[in-house]
Amino acid sequence: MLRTHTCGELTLKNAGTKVKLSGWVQRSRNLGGMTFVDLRDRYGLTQLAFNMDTNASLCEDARKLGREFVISITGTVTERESKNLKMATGEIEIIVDSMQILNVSATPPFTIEEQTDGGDDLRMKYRYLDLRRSVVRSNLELRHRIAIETRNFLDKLQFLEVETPVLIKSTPEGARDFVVPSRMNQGQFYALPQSPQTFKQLLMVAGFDRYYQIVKCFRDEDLRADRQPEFTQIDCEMSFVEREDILQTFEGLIRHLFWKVKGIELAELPRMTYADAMKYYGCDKPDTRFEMRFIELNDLVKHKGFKVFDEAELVVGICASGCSEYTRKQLDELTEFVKKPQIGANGLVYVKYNSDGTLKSSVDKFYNEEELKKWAVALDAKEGDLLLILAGQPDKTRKALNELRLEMGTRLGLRDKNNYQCLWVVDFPLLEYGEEANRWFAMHHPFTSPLPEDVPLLKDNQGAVRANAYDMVINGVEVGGGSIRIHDRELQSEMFSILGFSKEEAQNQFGFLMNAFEYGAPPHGGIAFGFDRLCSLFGGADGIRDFIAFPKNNSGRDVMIDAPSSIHDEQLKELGIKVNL
RNA sequence: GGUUCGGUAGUUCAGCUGGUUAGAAUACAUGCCUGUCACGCAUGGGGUCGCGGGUUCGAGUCCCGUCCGGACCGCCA
Repeated sequence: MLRTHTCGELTLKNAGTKVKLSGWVQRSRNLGGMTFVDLRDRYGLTQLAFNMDTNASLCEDARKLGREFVISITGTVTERESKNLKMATGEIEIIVDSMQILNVSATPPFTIEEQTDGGDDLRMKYRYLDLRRSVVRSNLELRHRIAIETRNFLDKLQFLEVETPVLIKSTPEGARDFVVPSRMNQGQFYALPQSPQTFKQLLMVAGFDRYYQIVKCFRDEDLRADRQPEFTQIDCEMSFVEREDILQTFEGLIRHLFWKVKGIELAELPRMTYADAMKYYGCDKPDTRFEMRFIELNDLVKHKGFKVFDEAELVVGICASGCSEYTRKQLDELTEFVKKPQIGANGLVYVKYNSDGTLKSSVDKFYNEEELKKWAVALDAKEGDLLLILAGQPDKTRKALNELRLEMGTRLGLRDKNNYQCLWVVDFPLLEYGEEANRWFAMHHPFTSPLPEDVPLLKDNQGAVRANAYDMVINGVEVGGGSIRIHDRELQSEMFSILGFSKEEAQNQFGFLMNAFEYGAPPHGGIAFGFDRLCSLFGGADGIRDFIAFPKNNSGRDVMIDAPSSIHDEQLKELGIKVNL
């Protein structure tokens, strides 16, 4: 037996007990006459004490231990002479009477502590060492907790976890597929699923009624801090439901998770239409931890000789509370911010509503105080506030003001990681027009049902058709999305035809699904949650990488195993593939 | 595909307008130290300044290219 206890569990209650512990040497402190070693395992740290007076040769051995040596010791749990209340086990130490070195370790390239000195690149290269750090480990423990609670909740509601295939068929819509060559079918390729969408719908046709799966999905697109090429979804589907049933069920899931994992009792989730989200926040996933809503000022600003506003299709502003004291430098910074190419505004108009009641703006040449006051009233500004106004083409301007709003939220400390504001965004457009391809694209995916009352518009006003779709948004992060699906063969083929598929193409790509719909498909709908994002949100982090045991870097590489890599000519030959580089 | 920031000791970084032998902290090694817990003190080793080219009497520093990494835009049904 290599241990009787873990390094996290011994306390004063165990004083006097003979124990055997095993773990890694976190750090040792050699004081001359005595040496202390912090022994670490997954469960915690325990201090080992060695004394020259009582056992000189053992103490000599302890002095030679290096960081990350794996050792096993026996000894007696003893109350410490000087306690460390910062540690869970800080009231005791082990007076060691024997020690065995189970394995030595090279000096690690970075410190294995909560605040490591290692950069991201190095941590990823030695991820197995990085994972020894308690912060990263606790992220994965959190992930485990969320997965367990998800399964508990869904299991109670009769959801069945069913595995769907990973080697499937490439489809032209949506994200790029990762592709796997088939040796047995030369010249042909599998695709890895972007989501189990069609399979879960087929499970509904098969009468499974309630399905879920915590499942890896794959998209061959460029990455971000919160986007990995392989990622995990909580994928769900239900039969004989309307939108309300889905929203209730999965609002229940998210409340269950917040309660069980974070101890937070969530209020009922508000709902916002896509149209309102765009109008008031310029974004389909608004961060509702703070207000700072958009107010359109078109009616108040026109025809005073300010060309920028006169020529703009949209003039829209926000009110930053308590910012009227912003200096020239700070205002210039904000102007620079909105003019960055990623944001793309041409300029920024500000109005300071000073605490003495006067108004000072960057457009005083064109507007007098009385007029500025009207803007302030429209924006619901008080004395001491700052109005920030952008103008231009509506979509671009809203997008830019959204970025500015988030930036101001951050500057004003309104985006507290421990404040969770969740909502449903509903009534997304079903279709969006692709200018280059000159055709309609499904905003969500081609199986999304239109709102029943909008079905007639499919004929001649496609852009106005709203989808029976919904996203769950938490703190400005889209954590999940889904829809009621089309279960009617006629409607489904009408959708394909609007999306520019010929009958043959539709049959070729999705024939299996359309055929299945011939055999009694129940009304159904579902949702998928981005599991990694949910974990990082619960963990209060920005990126998802530290909630994935072995993530990929920005360019899709695993720097630890050095993948992707080239393969041998023989492998290529077997696959019937030639590399053209 | 684009924008932007970075690459200097094992690690995290500093290094000004181009100018003597490239520094700090930490890690590592050695010695001292009996209550430390980021122990302390002393000493020491450790560098092809990512790579290639250019400008210059002289380049870590300026210019061009390239590779690598981070953030973002496009993209992500």
